[in-house]
Amino acid sequence: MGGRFPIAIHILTLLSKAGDDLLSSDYIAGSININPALVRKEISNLRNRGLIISKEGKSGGYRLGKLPGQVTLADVYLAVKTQPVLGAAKNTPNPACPVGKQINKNIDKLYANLDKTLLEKLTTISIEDFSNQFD
Amino acid sequence: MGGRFPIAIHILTLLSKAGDDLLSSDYIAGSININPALVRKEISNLRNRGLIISKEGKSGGYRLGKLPGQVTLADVYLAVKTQPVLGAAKNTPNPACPVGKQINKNIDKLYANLDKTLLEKLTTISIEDFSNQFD
DNA sequence: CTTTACTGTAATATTTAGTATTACAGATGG
DNA sequence: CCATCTGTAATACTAAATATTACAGTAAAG
Repeated sequence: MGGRFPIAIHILTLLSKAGDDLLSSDYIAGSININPALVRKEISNLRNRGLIISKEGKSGGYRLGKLPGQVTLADVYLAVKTQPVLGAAKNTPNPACPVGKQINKNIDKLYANLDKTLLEKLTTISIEDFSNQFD
Repeated sequence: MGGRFPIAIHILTLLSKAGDDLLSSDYIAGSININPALVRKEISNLRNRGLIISKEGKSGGYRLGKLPGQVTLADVYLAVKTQPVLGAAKNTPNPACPVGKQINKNIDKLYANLDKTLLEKLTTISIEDFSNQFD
């Protein structure tokens, strides 16, 4: 899954604490300690989901697109997810084998099931909840 | 997470269906369509967990180490897990920032929480359950 | 007791995905 | 019109996953 989920959480936590103030990608990158362009790229993705609002030009920057209590970790998960949580095999199972022939379908079913469980949990936690853990 | 979880499930499903018969790494690799050495490597790991028993020498091979109903997907998950399901960031957050300073601890707490949720679910599904889905 | 068919494991190469960097056009406020 | 910011693409770099090869060790079978 890479590190995009924790990065996204970090970004949103900073914005949550900043309230209506706009934060720059440079500032955010300084807290996370990664490249500003990467911050902007991830924010571009989160913005497409309505989680962040951006303002261009001088004195531009970023703020949350919703109230911190209205942004759930499920939103974040869905925004950054590219692969199934338990991993995608890159093999092509043997279709001549009864197990090989059906395993992908059954793995998919399992993964949908697990995703549902995970999302139910993630929906109960907001960015506000998460950022309240900080001093 | 890579593809180790689905590969492990595939292996265990084949063994579950084979009952007391021993399957060779070549046969298993043929169903999954990956290299036999990789199969042996993953099985080596699963064997350390008691999920598989192996027999060396001519007419050697593999069979389940427990009844199919006694091997849960939680066992498999714990056997193959190397990274947190929602990903580990590889940055070092800025300790001079209040958020950066505490985020790793809070992410860890969150992950422990999510892992618990996931494991509870995975514990309810056995390899027998999974392999019964096949014709 | 030698041949054959397996496992166990390490060393190495290859591929792929993730991350980092650079660059620059576009927007906006001063 | 200059300074400071975002948006985005192109490219390079790094690290992790996977594949391949090789071979020693083990056990069955003749």
